[in-house]
Amino acid sequence: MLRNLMAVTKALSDENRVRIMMFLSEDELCVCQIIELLGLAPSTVSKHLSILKQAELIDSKKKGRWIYYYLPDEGVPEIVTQAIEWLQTSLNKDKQIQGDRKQLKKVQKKSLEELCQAYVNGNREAA
Amino acid sequence: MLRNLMAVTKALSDENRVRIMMFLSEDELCVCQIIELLGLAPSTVSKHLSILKQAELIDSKKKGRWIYYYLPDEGVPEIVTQAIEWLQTSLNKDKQIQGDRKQLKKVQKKSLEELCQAYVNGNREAA
DNA sequence: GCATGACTTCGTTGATTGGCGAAGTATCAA
DNA sequence: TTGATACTTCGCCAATCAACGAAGTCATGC
Repeated sequence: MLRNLMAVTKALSDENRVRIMMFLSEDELCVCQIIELLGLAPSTVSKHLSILKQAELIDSKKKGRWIYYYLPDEGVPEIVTQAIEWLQTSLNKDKQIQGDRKQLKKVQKKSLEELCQAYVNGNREAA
Repeated sequence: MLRNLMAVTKALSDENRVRIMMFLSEDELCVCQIIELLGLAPSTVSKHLSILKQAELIDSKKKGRWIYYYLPDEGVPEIVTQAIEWLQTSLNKDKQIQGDRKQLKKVQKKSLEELCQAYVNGNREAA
């Protein structure tokens, strides 16, 4: 139990991972959307997601060529559900999180094909 | 708010600091007692305590030559009280924490003078 | 099959962090 | 006042960690 709790607190001790949790509180998202939202390298985001998943704070499912991450719905230890509720109630009115939500809405308007190729092309064009 | 929350999650991302929180859930303690309980150097314990206090997870008061640390009783942000409740309900039945509580009872039977000189002499004799 | 694209894994690097001892501060006792 | 004690601060070291790019895996579409 202490092991599980430490996995949760360590997972939540990084700001980008907390932001991911709040993004997923709004809706399930595929990795390329999260990459766009955080503005980090794909490998970095993937690492963050694996740490959150290890702590059972998020779950994932494969749909075609995309992998969707989402908050666990049930069958998850109480430690985890309480931690998620704590996050949500604590950060609901936070300025940065509200800004993140606005950006999320913009990102969700783009199609996935447009979005995912965008970050690749974007990097190339920027170089 | 995100700042406060990150301070809390970072503070709780270390196992020794979580153990301190659970010790203080039992009773207020002075630093030398916590040093004895964790088996760490005084400077290390002091650092842990300052990190927890920075996050408002604990408070302190001076009594004579000893400084007592304790869980905050009131006037503390909801983020903090919820985090403490989460810790306590999650770890109440944890094996390691239960062992810690047994050790705490032993330590509490010693007088402070005996205890605090003990760790200094202990270190010297061990060398 | 064979690209292409989405994501993960691996290896490296710079920054953060937990640990310690030594030195500093403050309180108590003689 | 002087020494001892409780705790903190400082400086250092080893270990951990976030970030990245490159290479690997896996599914889709031509």
